[in-house]
Amino acid sequence: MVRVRFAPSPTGFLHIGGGRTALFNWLYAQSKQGKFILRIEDTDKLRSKQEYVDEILFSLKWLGFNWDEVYYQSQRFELYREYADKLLQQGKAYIEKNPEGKEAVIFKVPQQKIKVNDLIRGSIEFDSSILKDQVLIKSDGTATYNFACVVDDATMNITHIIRGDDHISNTPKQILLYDALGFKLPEFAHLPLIMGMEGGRLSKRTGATAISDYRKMGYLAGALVNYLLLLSWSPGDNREVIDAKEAIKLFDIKNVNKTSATFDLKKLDWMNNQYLKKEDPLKLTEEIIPLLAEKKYIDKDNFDKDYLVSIVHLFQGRLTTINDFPDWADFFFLPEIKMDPLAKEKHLAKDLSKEFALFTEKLEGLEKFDLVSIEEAFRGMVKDLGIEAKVLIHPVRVALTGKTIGPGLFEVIYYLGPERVKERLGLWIKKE
RNA sequence: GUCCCCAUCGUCUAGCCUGGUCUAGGACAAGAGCUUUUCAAGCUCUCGACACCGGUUCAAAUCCGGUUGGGGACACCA
Repeated sequence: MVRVRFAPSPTGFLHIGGGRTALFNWLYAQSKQGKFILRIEDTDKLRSKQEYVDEILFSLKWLGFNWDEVYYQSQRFELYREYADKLLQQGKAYIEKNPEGKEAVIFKVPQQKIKVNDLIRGSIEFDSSILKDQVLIKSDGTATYNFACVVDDATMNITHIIRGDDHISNTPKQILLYDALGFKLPEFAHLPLIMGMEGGRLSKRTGATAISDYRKMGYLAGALVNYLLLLSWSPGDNREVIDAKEAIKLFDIKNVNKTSATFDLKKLDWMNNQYLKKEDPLKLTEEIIPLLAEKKYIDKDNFDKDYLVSIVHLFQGRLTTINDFPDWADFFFLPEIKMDPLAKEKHLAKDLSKEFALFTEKLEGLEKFDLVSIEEAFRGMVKDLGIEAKVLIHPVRVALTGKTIGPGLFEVIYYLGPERVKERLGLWIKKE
């Protein structure tokens, strides 16, 4: 039975890199019908915070990575102490007193060559002579990272350790501890790191680093996961858009790249748009409702949901993030539209009173106010006027929406409804 | 400084293991154009890479060595 774990330390928000590590662990567990275990590494009492634990759990769920078991290292101190005592008794560790007289347990590093067979990188060799003796239990009584990690991974029966590249140099230290404690060695797989656009690790200077930041920016969890998946893995057949469910079937840890990847927001944007296009309008609407409520564009306890779903559907294919929606679709919610001055200058500088009045008249004369009738009325009118459709389409769009871009004009007219259309066109009709 | 990892278009990658099918394929970005309804949507096209040197071989992006470059790790942090 495959058992993998994701072991974040709650000293900050869940990072993009952490999210990616969680993804590959989760994927591996799913593909092998194994267990995905979550372990909160909160041995650093000073830096660990409950709010970070909460945020990490929330983000993990948001990404869709559900865990089978969860452990907290802070509740396992006695276990680490027990194993440290064992090493002490066997003479594999010794006690050292610090200046204040407090005792720490130190591991005596044996001299030997250490060979790791990494599932992604192949064989890696180390010589333990480069290693200093390792602290196991700090003088405050808590376990160090490498020690707690080994004791936990072994006692939790973790079979595969999938983690970031930055842990490669911890691996020989840990292997020595596995040997000393008589534990069976797990398999190791080290994922390449994600880099920022300017080289070096992804950092706040390069852009947002927390998973929750991307949620707040309006990215869909599925799109983020898909994007992260493409960083160092490929489903083959020139495929790019692939959801987690399907990736489970195709995933093989051996096909994970060795090269570090640069995080490219532009491609994430594109990916998000791909997901937005195919997302169920109702589900999308549920995500958008809070954004509109926040801007007071709707009263979240009293609004026409079916109508909103239609509006969302109108826009979803052109959005980059869901956060774009309130700004792009504001004219459907505001009693008075926000006019883009450049749009006004370009399309409404000329007096179109006659044309707007005529179109208003045509619309009022319609038997049925539906898409087909609206378009027919408009097309018929421009034909009678002997002008090109686009000469009038753009000014009407600007008058109705305040923008030069948006969904098709006839859809806009249809969903705006006859009253609002008449009112907004009326503003541009000069009285004699 | 020491140790370790990595190296295909600007970016993500396919190909590399099992050398010839690669004048290196796809995607994002960028640029150009089309779409007699806009574009941040769609379609078409263009630009653009095997880091370098040497070796092995009839043949190297693919195998080997080195150089250079990038990254990571060297805490009583995790």
